[in-house]
Amino acid sequence: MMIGFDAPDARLPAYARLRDTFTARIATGEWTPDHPIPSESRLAQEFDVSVGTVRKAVDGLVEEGLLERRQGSGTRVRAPSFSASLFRFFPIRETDGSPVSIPSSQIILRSVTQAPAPAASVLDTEDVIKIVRLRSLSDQPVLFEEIYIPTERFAGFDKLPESSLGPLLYPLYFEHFGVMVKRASDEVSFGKASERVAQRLRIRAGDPLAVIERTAFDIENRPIEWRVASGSATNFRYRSEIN
Amino acid sequence: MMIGFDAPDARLPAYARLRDTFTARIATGEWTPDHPIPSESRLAQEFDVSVGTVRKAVDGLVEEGLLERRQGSGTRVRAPSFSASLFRFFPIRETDGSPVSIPSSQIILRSVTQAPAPAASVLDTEDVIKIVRLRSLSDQPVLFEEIYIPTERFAGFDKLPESSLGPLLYPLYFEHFGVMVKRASDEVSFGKASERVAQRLRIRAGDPLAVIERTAFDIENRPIEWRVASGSATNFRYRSEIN
DNA sequence: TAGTGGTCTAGACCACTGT
DNA sequence: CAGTGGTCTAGACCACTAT
Repeated sequence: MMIGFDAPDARLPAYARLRDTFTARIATGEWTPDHPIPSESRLAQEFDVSVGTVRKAVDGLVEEGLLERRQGSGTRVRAPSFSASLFRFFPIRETDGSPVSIPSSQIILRSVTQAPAPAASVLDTEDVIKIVRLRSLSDQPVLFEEIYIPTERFAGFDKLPESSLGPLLYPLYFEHFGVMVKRASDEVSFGKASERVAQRLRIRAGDPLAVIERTAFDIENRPIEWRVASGSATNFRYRSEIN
Repeated sequence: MMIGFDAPDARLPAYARLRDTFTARIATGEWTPDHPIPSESRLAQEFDVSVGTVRKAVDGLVEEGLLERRQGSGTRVRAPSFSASLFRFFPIRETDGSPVSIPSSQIILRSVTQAPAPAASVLDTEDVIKIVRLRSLSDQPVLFEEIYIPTERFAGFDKLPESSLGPLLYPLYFEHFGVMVKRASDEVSFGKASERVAQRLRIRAGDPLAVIERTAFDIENRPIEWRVASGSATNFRYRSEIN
């Protein structure tokens, strides 16, 4: 009997240690969405456990959305579906309920700076890169965002060439820094537009503002981003599923 | 080999048919939170399958939150934790982020009526009971709610004695009508207070208003409630977890 | 057709709760 | 202590996919 595979995490059950080992392989890029991972029977051999135990470990990761099975074909790392992630992570709809198209994105600023209090407290560091961004729908600005990511995990983000910056940030995090957003926590509130924000959004200072504060977490549940997004409260819709 | 237990739902795998059978036992009240359900080995005997298959069925229901296991003690129907459900289903916080205490609840009206368009479309019937409710925190009104439930499933709700109406509706649904809320979908938007709503909330007509529209679903994913809740947008916080 | 995941079995031993 | 769920095994056969 094998005792600890890679990470001898205490005396957890075999399937749990396996699951952690697999997670590490995904996180380090040893397993990628390009190829199926080894078959369950192969993994059972490699780790000297029964197929059932491998299955239970894989089950957990499928549950978490990190892997996906295809009967007959194999099990793969799930490619983050970033086209869908806009809705997952910014479920704003038109007033009539129809999904909104992906807003275009204009990056106004990227700089290494000191985190404001809420970001520092959430990210547990003051050493951050700040991104300021304006998102628009058919040339109409809809969302003004200030985003903070820890320099430690995203060193050099401020120096990425403009050309590599698409309309979505989470794919960038993944492609350039191997950081995959797994979940996020949003907090919606209402306020009034400051002069500075109002100008960007082309509304008037004092106009009602919808504010979404978000903390995003990676696969290992570490906070990796804090952002505050503001948009005109008029026509604002925020959708949320509760289970 | 047994072919179909209770509900011969096509030719589903055994564990899936078992899971449905178990769900039915919960829904009909045959299994209650009072006593543990039969042990896995007993169920395996009863349905003439292996323990592993029973386990897989139970796993699914535990996953869904309908059952809970206790090692050594047994598996039980999960008593809906209604104290927690306020946060699950109305995750409003104080501005400082601390959880809010359960608001008191004053029912203003209960009556059989015709559903307004959005409720009728969601509930798929115009035959509803309307509940109007004011929720307050230390005598300060915070939320004005109009709630619609189908008469078909909640016949007699309007005639329940006042004394049996607690501060939370979902426990009532469960206790008196056997309807368990399993998930809900919220939509947050922004508006202005009408004269009528403003009076109830003790704010001024035209003041900024946060509006939450919710559709709640039962175990079988049928819509069972549509409500619209309004509160002053000032100090409003809505929290949402995205996975 | 060979190889994959999907289902299922009939056991085993362990960890825990209750009496 | 007997009984429960928790873990794990070493198979079997089926359904599906790719070649």
